[in-house]
Amino acid sequence: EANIDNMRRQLRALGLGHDPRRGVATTDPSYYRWTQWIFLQLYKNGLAEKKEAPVNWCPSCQTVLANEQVVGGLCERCDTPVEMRYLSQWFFKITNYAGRLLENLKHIDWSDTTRKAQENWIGKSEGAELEFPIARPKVADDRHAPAEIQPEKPVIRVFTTRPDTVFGATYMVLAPEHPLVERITTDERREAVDAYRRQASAQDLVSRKKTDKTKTGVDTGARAVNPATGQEIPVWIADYVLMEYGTGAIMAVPGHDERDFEFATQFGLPIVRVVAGEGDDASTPLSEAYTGPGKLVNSGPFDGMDVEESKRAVTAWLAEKGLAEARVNYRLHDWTISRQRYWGPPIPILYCDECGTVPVPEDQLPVLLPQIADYKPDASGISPLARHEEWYITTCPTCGGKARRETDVSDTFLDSAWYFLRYPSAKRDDVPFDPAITKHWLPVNSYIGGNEHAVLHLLYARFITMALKDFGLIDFEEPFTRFRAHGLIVKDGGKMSKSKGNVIVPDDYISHWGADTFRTYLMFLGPYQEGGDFREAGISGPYNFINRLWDTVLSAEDRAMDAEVEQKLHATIKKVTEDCEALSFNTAIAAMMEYLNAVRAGGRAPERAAVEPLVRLIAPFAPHVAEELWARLGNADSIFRTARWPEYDAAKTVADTVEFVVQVNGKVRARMPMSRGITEEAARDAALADEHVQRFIDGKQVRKTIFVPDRLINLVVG
RNA sequence: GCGAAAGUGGCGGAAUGGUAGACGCGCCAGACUUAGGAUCUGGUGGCCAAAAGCCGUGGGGGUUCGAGUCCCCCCUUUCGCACCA
Repeated sequence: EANIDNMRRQLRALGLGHDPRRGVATTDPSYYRWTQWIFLQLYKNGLAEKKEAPVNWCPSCQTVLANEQVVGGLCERCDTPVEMRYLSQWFFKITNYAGRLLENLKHIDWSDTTRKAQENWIGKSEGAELEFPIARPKVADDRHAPAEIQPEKPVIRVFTTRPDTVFGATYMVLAPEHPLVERITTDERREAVDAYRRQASAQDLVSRKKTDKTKTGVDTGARAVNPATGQEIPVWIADYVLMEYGTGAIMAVPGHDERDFEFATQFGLPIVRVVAGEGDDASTPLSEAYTGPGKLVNSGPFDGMDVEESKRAVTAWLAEKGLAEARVNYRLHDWTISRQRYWGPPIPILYCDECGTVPVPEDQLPVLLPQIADYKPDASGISPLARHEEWYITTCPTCGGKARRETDVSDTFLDSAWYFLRYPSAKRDDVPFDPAITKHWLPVNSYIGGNEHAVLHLLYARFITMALKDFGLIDFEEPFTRFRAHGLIVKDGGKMSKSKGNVIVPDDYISHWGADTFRTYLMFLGPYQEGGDFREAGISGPYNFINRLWDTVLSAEDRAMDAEVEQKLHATIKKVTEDCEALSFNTAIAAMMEYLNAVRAGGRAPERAAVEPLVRLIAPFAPHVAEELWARLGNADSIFRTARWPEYDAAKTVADTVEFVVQVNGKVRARMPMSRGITEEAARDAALADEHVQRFIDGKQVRKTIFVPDRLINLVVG
């Protein structure tokens, strides 16, 4: 709360226009009560489920992390290498929405970089799921056994984007964690397999996912049947196959996949060519994997067929035998929301011996976070709340018996995934968001944020919004109609960070230069969407500008405006208006500086009518100075309350006289003032009359004339 | 490897295919001054003593009357994703 107060003080000192009555704090029960309510809506609609799964574990933060919170194998918060653990966690089924999250990206007005980042993250691949029956060792296949004891079908399912190359699948690889490994490993291979699996599980994700290391793996002794060729092929395990993508198993086609080629070469596994590129035939040897276009070879009935065409054909052929299915696979994973930490909304779920998993009834929310002294997490994988029986033992709302509370809390990103719905309704304590208010204010029509949230907050917020729409709770499915990523301000050549000591503390700059200078400088230092370099030296520009503005406005006189100034005023209003709409704040400020210079030119006291609109234009950038000047100009009410944004007259934005450019063969040879609207003929005559221009025409014939009205004439000679 | 963005003076950066370098910082000169890290005025891409002129937007080609801008190839930087089958 002390930090929140400090930030609010800073935002206020900067003069940002927030409504303090509508603030929300996600840590406050009056807010997280509704975060828990959101969880329950997802639970009721089958989008929240608890399951055992490999999850990312940060040994330093001592909690589980969502995939989106692991950056390059490191914890997003503390940069510790993340480990894989098998834990029972609550997941939100964001993957159900993968297709829609991807599809909608085409229609929303978002920064391209952000859109692309989400597109890549969702990672759609089209291909097929194929079945490779296990030939050896024999694994029980009793389809009539009760479901709970029926063993998995004795097949290995793989996902591939290249079903066309199935004839070249000479071996298979399972992820070391694949559940089938236990059952298919032969006795003589068990020791080696177990050793490899132990080694793989001990490895952190950074070293595990290094792509430059040499491939490792071991044979399980099992043999599967290639559904296309009918041949028996060996089944290996190797850590280059990841459990979390596809089915955790691959058919290896060393002839046409670089990784498989490397692996096969290393372990002496057979390599078969099944695609022939330009100039190759079925027997052309492969010195590396061939991944280009071509025709199928060594592929039975499909020989000679084009690669692209055969993807569908081979899938269809195998599908007829019940061994394949066309499939779209996404890289996106379900969102792990369980966190083994103290701070966070307790997940509103109870476990009852009689009734099983029971959601906390909505009228019993919030499930309050208890005050405890030992709130720090530990390596156990269990939340600090799990140490407090007095808190987690409770009564089942269904049967009245004894029940345990879920002791994990939810991810902070869930808090922020719906806050925009809460803002306008913040004063309502009986509903999470009022339908009428929501209809009036949402969706957010302009959202500006950091690109670092592209696959975190921005993705989660879209998912939650889509889900709430499907539950009939809101009537839109995209939360932010327009999104623009602001750039990053770097200082001393690097991103600001506390450890580097290059953090910009607004308080220091506000006390030294004033909030208006600080704000104006931040908007002026570079294109808003690209960020820029924060340089101490650059601040004096906006500082001088605001000082000059002050002096100029206060020295203004009541008299008729000079025609040239008036034209410049209208042009400036137009430019500032348009630039602000396009978030081109740096050029908007430059235009105002230019205008101020024009107003001051000649050393005469400026016209009041020339400076009053400028005060209004600068107000979004320098609100304090603008407000004060507005009052000193004799206006009784706040500039932000009653003063309208200045309007311009398009006809007055242009000058009567234009500086006309004369080119000869595309090179500028003269500049001459001409009246606006001059005809091509008149311009041509004036240009030809110019002595300097004549020198370059040099007696040659003018073959062609290019005329751009009010700008330029180009005489082509030769 | 895939995807995206970007390469322009000493610096930050401007330029609907039509005057490259707006605006600002810095620098130079001058004015006012006891003083100047204040303020004001003027200048400031390179070559050239200067004018005229020529050159100039990462490199190389191309399209065009005309290219920083469009097309092709290449180089560099930054960011995101990455053994994704």
